[in-house]
Amino acid sequence: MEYDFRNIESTVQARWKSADVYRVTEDPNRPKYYVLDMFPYPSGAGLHVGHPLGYIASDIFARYKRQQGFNVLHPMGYDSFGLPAEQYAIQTGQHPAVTTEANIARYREQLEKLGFCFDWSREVRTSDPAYYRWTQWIFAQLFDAWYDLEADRARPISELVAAFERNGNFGLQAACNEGWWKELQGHFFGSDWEGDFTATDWNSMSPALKEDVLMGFRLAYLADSEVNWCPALGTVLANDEVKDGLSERGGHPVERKRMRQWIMRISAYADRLLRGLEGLDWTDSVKEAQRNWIGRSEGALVRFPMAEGVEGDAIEVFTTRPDTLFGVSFLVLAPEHPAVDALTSAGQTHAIQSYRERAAARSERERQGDREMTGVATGGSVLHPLTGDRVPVYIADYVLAGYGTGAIMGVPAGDERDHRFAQAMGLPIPPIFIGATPDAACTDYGAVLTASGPFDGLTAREAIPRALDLLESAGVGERRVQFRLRDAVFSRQRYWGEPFPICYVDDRPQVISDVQVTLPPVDAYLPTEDGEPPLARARAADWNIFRGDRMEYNTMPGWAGSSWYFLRYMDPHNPDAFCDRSRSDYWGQVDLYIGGAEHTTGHLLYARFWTQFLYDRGFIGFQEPFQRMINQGMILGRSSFVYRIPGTSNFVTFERRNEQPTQQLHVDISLVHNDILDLDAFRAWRPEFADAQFLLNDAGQYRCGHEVEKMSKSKFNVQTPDELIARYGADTLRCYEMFLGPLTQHKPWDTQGISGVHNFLRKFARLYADPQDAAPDPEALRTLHKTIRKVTEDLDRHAFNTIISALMIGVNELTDLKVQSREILQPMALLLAPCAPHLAQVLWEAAGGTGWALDTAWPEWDEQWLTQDTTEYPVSFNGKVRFKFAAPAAWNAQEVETAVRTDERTSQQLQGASIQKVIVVPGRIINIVFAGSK
RNA sequence: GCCUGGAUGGUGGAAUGGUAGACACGACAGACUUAAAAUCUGUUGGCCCGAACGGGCCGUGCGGGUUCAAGUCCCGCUCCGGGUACCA
Repeated sequence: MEYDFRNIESTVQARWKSADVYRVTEDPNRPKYYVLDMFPYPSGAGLHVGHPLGYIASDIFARYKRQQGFNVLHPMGYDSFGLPAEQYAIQTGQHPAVTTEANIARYREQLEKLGFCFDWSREVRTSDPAYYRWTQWIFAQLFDAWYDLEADRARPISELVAAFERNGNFGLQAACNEGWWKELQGHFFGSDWEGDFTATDWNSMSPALKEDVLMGFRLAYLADSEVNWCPALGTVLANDEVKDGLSERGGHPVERKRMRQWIMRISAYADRLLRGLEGLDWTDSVKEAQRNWIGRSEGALVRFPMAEGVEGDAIEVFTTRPDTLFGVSFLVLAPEHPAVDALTSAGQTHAIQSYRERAAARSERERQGDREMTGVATGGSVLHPLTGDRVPVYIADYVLAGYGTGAIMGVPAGDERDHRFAQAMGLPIPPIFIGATPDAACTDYGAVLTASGPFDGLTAREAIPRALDLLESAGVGERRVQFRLRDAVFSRQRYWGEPFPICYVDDRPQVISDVQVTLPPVDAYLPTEDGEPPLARARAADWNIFRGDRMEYNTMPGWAGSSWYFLRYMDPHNPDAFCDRSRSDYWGQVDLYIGGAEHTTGHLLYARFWTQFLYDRGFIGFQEPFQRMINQGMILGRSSFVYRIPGTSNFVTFERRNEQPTQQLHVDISLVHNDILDLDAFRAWRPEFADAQFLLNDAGQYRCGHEVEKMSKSKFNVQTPDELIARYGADTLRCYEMFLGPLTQHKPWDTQGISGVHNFLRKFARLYADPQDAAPDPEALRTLHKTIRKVTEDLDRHAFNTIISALMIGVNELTDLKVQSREILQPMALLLAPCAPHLAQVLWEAAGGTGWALDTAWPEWDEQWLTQDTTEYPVSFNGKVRFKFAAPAAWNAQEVETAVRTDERTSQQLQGASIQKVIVVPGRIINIVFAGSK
């Protein structure tokens, strides 16, 4: 049977399509399995060979599970809101929806050619109004919810209102904004107000004030906050969209700015997001990255009262080392700390003022790498809560306003940074550890304390719980768990994103729930002259709905739509709900999630947050979206180089490039085969090379140099799947991408090996030249069952690369045995089906199989052909150790003898030892079990 | 700094503590060809003995250890990749 892959693949694909074989429906009688890929952003460049890597692996696994009898959900869609389409729109005026549509069409075409078993009837697009309607709905649910810390779950805001009406806020534990009560204080209550209100207070509030109070509790809330503002992009960015003070996309500078924004109270879920990680089958590194991002630390809140003569409340600091309290020699506040003004003495006003200005002007980037300690004394002091000593207060930018209380206690003997600060400022370093040098901080928890009052003679570990007790009984502090995770800014000043279902009346937001708010047409996609988002350009008449004084002009960030898409696949066309509960109960969690590791913090954290919220509100029945996750590695490009003699059109072959000065130039990899340059194609490539001359190697060829780099257009090393499919077929590409190496590993793309995989498929096909109804011989059966076992085991442990090797060995052995028996050929075709589905279908039929290979049960191996003998054997020693044993029936041998050479010492031990059991396969001792050993 | 993952032939990579280098690429040799391509066969970690059949020694980044047996387990390093940070 010839391997005419073009014909095979187009025919088989057409048959699958007309039979609609990939459509899946909920079937309570069959076990489900959910295999999900991280859906792509459809960029204008189309797919390169790196994109399908994860899709191929998930497709192979989905097909395997299907053959095992599972009802497999394996969908695909597009994360189709995003910046590139909008940037393109700004440049060309082309509506992003049009560009996006064209890009999706191209992606779809490329994906279909690869023969994936996606159920395209379930495709979702985040930019489709029928989809983002439900993104808006989830936002509205978050707006309409608060977090009950006692019950540890989200509840509807109406229940909070009911509680206020009954008891005011007495005894209520709810997640709310930092300093929220302070704001209310100025708003409504007297300045001596303690933070509680009664039912009577609540009931006497105006509706507007009630709204303002509730805003502080909502899970999606409006607040002024310091945001990362990127002037070049005209938008705010989340913390994880900023790298080194530059925007992740585009690399533009980012500055701090205070703006009124929609914010998600993800911090309320910090502890649950942390605990939920324990049960997940993710790699330790991804879990650890999430843990670091959430950043839980246990410690104490300690209050330092103002020294006499200074107005204001005590300064609160957060510390993880309350045991070092007696080593405090100063306090440091973030430059933005609200108490700075009160503490600043007349003489320091100017210095403080200029330091604050400098700190505000310095971008994050400038602070980076700058390890030098700077700071200014406020001139004011606070009192040590235990000793009553005066403690001077400084400001410094190594203390961050956004973490803890924005203030720290300085313990130079016990903290690296405090030590450096004390040295830079010439502050005392009270020794509080026995035997510690004053030249460095001692951060060892096992160090013994001294000069620390009641903690003398204790190690840090022992003293911390006592310190906490002491603080609490003295009423100057309490235990506190602090998280690094901040609430997530949810507004973007962009056009191409989900519009909020929100309008404003008297500057207060109102949810629009009776009609869907869709994106209105605008005449330009830029922000307006006065810095309003592009949506402010929409004329009132253009909105499908215009309510209140104005609409919300911001749109949602990219992660909104991707935080719940895996749920929509379960019920993609439901007009009445984001996903019917019966559907999500059937499909449940994603069993296997495959995607890049670059989303470890952002996407995964947000998706887990929304899933837990939807669970709290009873809309779904599970708390974690992705049970098992595999992160595929990046495929790097292999760039080719030519070597030009500078200033000439002469090019030197790789071997002789060092004979004279040469200049290395990227050359398009399509002009190079196995490192040999196609000279005519090179001359035709660019006009400037038309009359190129070449200095060749001894073989008369021009050899190019190469290097492994990220794939990029400018390096001419992008390999699209299309040309490889045209040349070798989709099955070859699928197998080759798996064969390249472990899925999770970064690896260079190198087409040199692809012919080996292609030959393997041809050899596979040739086996099916003349299938017979003959009884197979034992050797063939051994090969078959060995292959079944290896392929099955590799699939079960997601070792996609060695599957192909196992099949190659199987095919080579069967070819040598000239196997024609259908009894062997049929199951072999089924083993090939997940990896090379088109060819497998044709071979399955050639061997007399009926129906779809992809729906035929996965073969099982029979141990009788593989058994290893593990009974006891006589042992004799005559220079070598010889073992005789009876061969298993399947080997067609009566008795097998094997000899083992050993070193002197081992031989002696073997001679004298009493051997209980020897495990042997032909020619090989697997295990010798001595009597009495374990 | 911290957290992670890794280091095996010319190359990509195999190897539940049990013949290290499977499988593949590349290279070399041979067969078939007028020739090339394609295909097929053989050799291919290093060193050494042997005319040959064959045989020996050394080898998984480095140094120790556990074990009859270590690429694999333990301790201590070196180098490379990824993530992350004045987080109190």
